[in-house]
Amino acid sequence: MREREPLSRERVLVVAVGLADADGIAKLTMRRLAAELGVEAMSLYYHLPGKTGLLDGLLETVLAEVVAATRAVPLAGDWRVTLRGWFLAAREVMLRHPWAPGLLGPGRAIPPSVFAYYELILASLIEAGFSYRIAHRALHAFGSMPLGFVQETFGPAADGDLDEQQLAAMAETMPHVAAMVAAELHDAADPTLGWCDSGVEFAFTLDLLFDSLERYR
Amino acid sequence: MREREPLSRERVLVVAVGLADADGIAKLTMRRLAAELGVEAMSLYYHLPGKTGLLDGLLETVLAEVVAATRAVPLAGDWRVTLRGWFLAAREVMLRHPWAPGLLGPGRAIPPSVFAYYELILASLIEAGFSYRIAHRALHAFGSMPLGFVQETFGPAADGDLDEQQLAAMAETMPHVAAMVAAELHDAADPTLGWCDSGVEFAFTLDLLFDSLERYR
DNA sequence: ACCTGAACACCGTTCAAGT
DNA sequence: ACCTGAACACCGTTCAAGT
Repeated sequence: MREREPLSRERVLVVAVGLADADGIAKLTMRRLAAELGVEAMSLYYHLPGKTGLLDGLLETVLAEVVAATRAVPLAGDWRVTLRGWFLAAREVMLRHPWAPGLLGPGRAIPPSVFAYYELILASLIEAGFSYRIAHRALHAFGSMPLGFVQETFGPAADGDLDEQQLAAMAETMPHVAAMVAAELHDAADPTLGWCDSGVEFAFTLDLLFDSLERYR
Repeated sequence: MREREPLSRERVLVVAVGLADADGIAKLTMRRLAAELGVEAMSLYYHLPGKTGLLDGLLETVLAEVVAATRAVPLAGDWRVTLRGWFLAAREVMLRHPWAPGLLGPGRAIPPSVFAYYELILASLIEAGFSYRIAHRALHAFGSMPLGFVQETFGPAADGDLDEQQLAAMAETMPHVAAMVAAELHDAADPTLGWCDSGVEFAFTLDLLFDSLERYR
């Protein structure tokens, strides 16, 4: 990729996000990123404070995308409908950048804009009649769901390819797991793929939390 | 550290867990691990299939610790009490290995023993009277909480050091956040530290999920 | 102000070789 | 069977130097 416009922090970050989306975050090195920009690796250090600064910038870029997507969602009368809409919009962004949740965590700086975003969520809780105490606990309970980040324990590969034979073997040592898989496979329209629709589960989990919180209002 | 007993996969993993606990997972390299074992880096390859295999083994070791801790928790009459006890026990293990949640995720193999552990959880849900459908959704909703893994959006540093001046500045652009912090600081016994007790929040979130699920039983 | 070349200290990993 | 030495391809980063 030959590029002719001059470098800038923003342009570096946009290209870096694209590279991470395409090949994964592990393949994103200073040298490869520089090559993609038609430049030497050391040039990046003029615009970014090293690899850590690059990763901070990537998180910042994705979270800005989350905030923008959230602002595009209209307010609803019910606080639950509003928040569900916001969080699902965030999840749509996350699906385009599956490497982003891994960046969240200790050692990574949270961009200041995110606090304004949490102000928005908090405001809608307070306006809905919650105390600061419960609103605070709600934020903890939501965890990273407002940012669209989910921690799935098992990847899609875990349940993707199960045939009759494996199911039978499972039935002996893990009867309940086997029965659950069998029951869900029977119900699903497509028996081999996607019986764990994580979007549906994401919304369902939100509603579980919302419904319990509603009683604290 | 001079070590004299012969190498083995298990001994390598035990020392690796200790190294990760002490210095973080980023500092855990094949060369440093080998040095800690009093051996050359290449020797590790006889016992483990490379760095990826090492990380798989680390996750395996931690999850085995979770399963062991869970089995030590006695069953209760109420399904909610049982599961809460199990998940909190898992969280205790996680606190000793804060790098472990970062290992969970795409690309990492889930050790087979974990499926037997989920069988346990699923069994207690079914016995409590849930359908397979709802039990399945419950497992999704719990996410990685059964393994004690939490995705905290903001690290402890984010709210650790806020003085009066910063609070006042926050009040203008983020009135609700500032009011919440002020209210919670007033209530807390120690005003500067630990006003976000993540153990309490972990249990609270579990109860929110449990209480909503109870209505589907 | 912006970019580069050469060099340094570190990775994970291979492969043939030692005992 | 178990461990090693040398070598390779790759990192992030420094520093003085170019324009």
